[in-house]
Amino acid sequence: MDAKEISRAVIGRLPRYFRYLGDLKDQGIERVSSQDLSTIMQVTASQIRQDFNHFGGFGQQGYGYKVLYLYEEIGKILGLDHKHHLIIVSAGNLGQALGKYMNFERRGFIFRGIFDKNPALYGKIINNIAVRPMEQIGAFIKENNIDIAVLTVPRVSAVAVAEMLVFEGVRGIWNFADIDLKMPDRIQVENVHLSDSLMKLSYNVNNSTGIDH
Amino acid sequence: MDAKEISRAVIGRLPRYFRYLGDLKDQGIERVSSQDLSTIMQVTASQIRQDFNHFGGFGQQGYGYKVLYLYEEIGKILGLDHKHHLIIVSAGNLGQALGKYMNFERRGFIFRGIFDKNPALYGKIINNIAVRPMEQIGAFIKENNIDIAVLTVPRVSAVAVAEMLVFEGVRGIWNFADIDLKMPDRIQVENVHLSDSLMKLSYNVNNSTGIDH
DNA sequence: TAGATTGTTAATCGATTAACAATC
DNA sequence: TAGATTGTTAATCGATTAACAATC
Repeated sequence: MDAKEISRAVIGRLPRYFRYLGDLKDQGIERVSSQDLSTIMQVTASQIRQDFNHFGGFGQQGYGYKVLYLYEEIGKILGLDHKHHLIIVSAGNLGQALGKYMNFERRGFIFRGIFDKNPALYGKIINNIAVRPMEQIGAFIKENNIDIAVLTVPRVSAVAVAEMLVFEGVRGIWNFADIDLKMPDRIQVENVHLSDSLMKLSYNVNNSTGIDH
Repeated sequence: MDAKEISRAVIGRLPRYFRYLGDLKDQGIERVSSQDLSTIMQVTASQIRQDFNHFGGFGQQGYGYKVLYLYEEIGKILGLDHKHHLIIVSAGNLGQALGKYMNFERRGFIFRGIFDKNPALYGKIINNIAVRPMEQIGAFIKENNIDIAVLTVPRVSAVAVAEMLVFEGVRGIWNFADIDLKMPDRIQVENVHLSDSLMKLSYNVNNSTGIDH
């Protein structure tokens, strides 16, 4: 509940903690100190302790943190213990690839449907799910309690499609369209912006000396 | 040259400026003030002026900024006026989708090759480029002056493949594998981490009240 | 010239790091 | 108990915002 005021910076680091703790868990390591984590994750031990303490004490003084417990608690904070029903909107190259590749089930997301307006794609099977016509999307969202939509439509239709999805009841949008969606506050939007990411790489490659330091 | 010490936060905002300026340009708008941009981009005018001034004065007092000029200058800062030769490493779902979908040419990236270790994929055409066997990659990088690799291999092979790519002469890695690559400083790595992004969305959907405010 | 808007300095805010007392 | 390491407060650092003089 009070998790509401946690800063964006802290939230942004949680998935990375979760990933490293998952690795430690898989290696059978039971216990970890902020100092150990600091070394493997290349962040300060201080930051690690501060971050965890936003959510209450997960550790024991003189001992450290229990890996499995910490892993599970961070998973809960991230909401991975809840099931999210998800659809992919537009079955183009990227939509299809995400459907096949993402392994949504692993993290509590249930891939329920994929939609496109191109009739040539209707019925095509993507990861056991047949592509459905766009017209069916409203009814589908309501009948199947869909809360998250993966938006892979082209930039020009992104705003209209996003608004339609929200109107039909979706609560979160994972947006791959290269545009900023302005949605009501109650709707969560997570932008991927692949082009922006590639431009940052371009900047860094162009401005690096090519020399290690 | 002195662009070297520009903070990560500023660089991270440049692609977004570039995108909005491109839109203004396409609308035929010639002139924009930091105040105008502030309104459409939802950031402070002060931040906009500070950001641009890291690179020297692009504006004119009393007038504002010339859209086309500013757009081109930011493009240059991002290195988009240089050509980058790029390969995609592993032609799985995501690799193929990126090859078809990304429109690399638009931003100065030249898609030169795509590689996989699966013989069933050899010769398959992705956006006019045939999939090549992984064994040819070293020679190909040198012969074709490849500087950027898009890494879409599975997590388990990511580190080994990345090291091989760097050994063969690649300078930048656009990394989609769900792992942190530790590369020499001279190598630029831009991580996408799709899972992390989806987990953040999960957090936000779970912690939102569902009420606008 | 007067008005507008930048470039830039100074003030504020927030996030990170350091330090250490609490305690397992 | 002594040693280790957290939880938490205080200090520092950096980034954002405000303010205004410079100037087109």
